[in-house]
Parts: sequence; C-alpha cells; structure tokens
Amino acid sequence: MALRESGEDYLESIYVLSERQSTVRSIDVAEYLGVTKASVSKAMATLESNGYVEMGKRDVHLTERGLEVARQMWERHCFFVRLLEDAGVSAEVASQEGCHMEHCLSEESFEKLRSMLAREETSNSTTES
Amino acid sequence: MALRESGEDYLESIYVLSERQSTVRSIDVAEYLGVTKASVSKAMATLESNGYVEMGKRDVHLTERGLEVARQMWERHCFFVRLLEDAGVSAEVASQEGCHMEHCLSEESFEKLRSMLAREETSNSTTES
DNA sequence: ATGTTTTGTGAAACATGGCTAACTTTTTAA
DNA sequence: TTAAAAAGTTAGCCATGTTTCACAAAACAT
Repeated sequence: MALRESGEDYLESIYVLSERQSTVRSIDVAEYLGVTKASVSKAMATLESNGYVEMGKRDVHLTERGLEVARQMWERHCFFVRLLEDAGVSAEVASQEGCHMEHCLSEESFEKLRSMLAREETSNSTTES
Repeated sequence: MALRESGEDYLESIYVLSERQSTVRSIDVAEYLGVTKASVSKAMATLESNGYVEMGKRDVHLTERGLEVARQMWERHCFFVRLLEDAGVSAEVASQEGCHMEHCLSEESFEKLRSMLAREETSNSTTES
C-alpha cells in the first residue's frame, strides 16, 4: 500500500520529535500535528502493518523504511520553508505551506529543482557580492 | 464552504476548456480530468451551490467568483510547470506535479515566490549572456 | 497501595471525493 | 419520426482520514 500525504506527515513528525526527545509517544505526535490521539492510534496501526514504524509498549519508532521516508520529507520541508522565507514569507506561514509542498514532487523532480535553485543562488550571490 | 483542491481543479479545467471551445459540457471536464461524468455532476452541483459555476441546460460556465479562482490556478499551474521544466523535468511530469503544487500556497506567498524567482532569472540571464 | 491523571484504543459517525450501475434526458442519424 | 447513442443525474458503495465518546491500561503522586 502506497504512503499517502498524511502518512508521510506522521513519519516526518516522529522523526522530528525523536531528534528532540529520547522516546516518542502517540500523544506527542498528536500534539505536534494537531490531531486527536485516536487519529494517531489509527494511523500508527496502518503504518506499522506496512512496516514504516514499530510500536513499543510506550513509544513509537521508525523502521529503516520509515526513517528513509521521514528524512526525505524533512529535507524537503526544510528546503521549501527556506525557499519561501527567502522570498519574504513569514516563518510561520512558510512552515505551514512548506508542509504541503513537500508532498508534491517525485524524488527525481525534487532533486532537479533543488539543483537548479542552488545554481541560481550561487550565481546570484556571486554577482551581488 | 471553502474550496478544496479538487474544486479548484474543476474550476481550472472549465477555464482551460473554455479557451479552446465555445461551450464546456460536463463530459468535457470529465475527459479532461480523467474522472467519470458522475463525479463531475456531483462536483458541479456543489460548485454551483457555492456560486462558482452556473449550469445551463447543456453547458457549465464560471461565475465571476469562479473565474477568479480558475485564472489564479491556471497562472500558478503555468508557473510551476515552467519552473520544473526549467529544472529539467519532462513536460509530462512537470504538468502532473505542477497540478499539485498549485494548490499549496496562499496568494501572498505565491506572489512573493514568483517575484523572487523572476529576479533571480533576470540576474542570471544578465550574468549568463 | 490506591486513587487520579495521562495515555492509548475501539466503535461509531461524518466529510470528501472517488466509483459503478441504473435511469432519464437530449441529441443525432437513418 | 423514431430508434440509438451520448450526456447527465441519482443512488448506493467504497476508501481515506478525521472526529467524539467510552473505556482500558499505564504512570504518577500522596
């Protein structure tokens, strides 16, 4: 079963939270994403049955497979947030909207876009400095 | 009731089709979007009750309100497709993925992003020519 | 140790947005 | 003009992803 946008968001939030704290519980994910704990419970069951997370008695953690997706999403998130902030969008709005943009592109397209914009940035900073 | 992504897609497709042909029917929208005519019928009823379209006996057309959204979506679509193509993404993939990106940003953020990238393009073409 | 609070789960409901199938209405062609 | 084809609608179903509410289990504090 393919991962949907919401599944990617859950994985990403587990990843982000696990960098802040030693263990991640359902309730942490719920608070982070602003959904109910019932929603998390349901989502975790699906993600676990598809091998993206493992649920301990009092924590959830990413499998290799889940970690790969989560890292990728977080990388994209940061990329789009930075892009929007560079454009003059507030941090808060950039974060919200970046959350959606991160799910739109294939890996290949994302890399191409990132490369192009990195080149532009380099050439601009050269001319502007 | 706020417009969702699918609603925006329906409006956009009516807009695009109306530039190609004198009248737009449900079936045209269905073929364009690759959904069934039943789905279009349902969607049109909702869009009409929210004042985005008006349905004649044998055509659908955008209201002022609908046209505004449709134009905006189409503009964004073209922007993102061009951006992706510039990055080296194939026309087909760029069109598919641009379809999703166009729904992610607020008007304000989109304008900021567009302005920034336009500036970069200008400064690059200056340095590169 | 036990009572309270926190966390997690399960069931039922709702909204969205698709689908198919059956039907009606309109258009077209013989 | 009438039969067939095309277009549109309606009803019912499905999947996703939420919610609330009730309950179970775990953690914590006194």
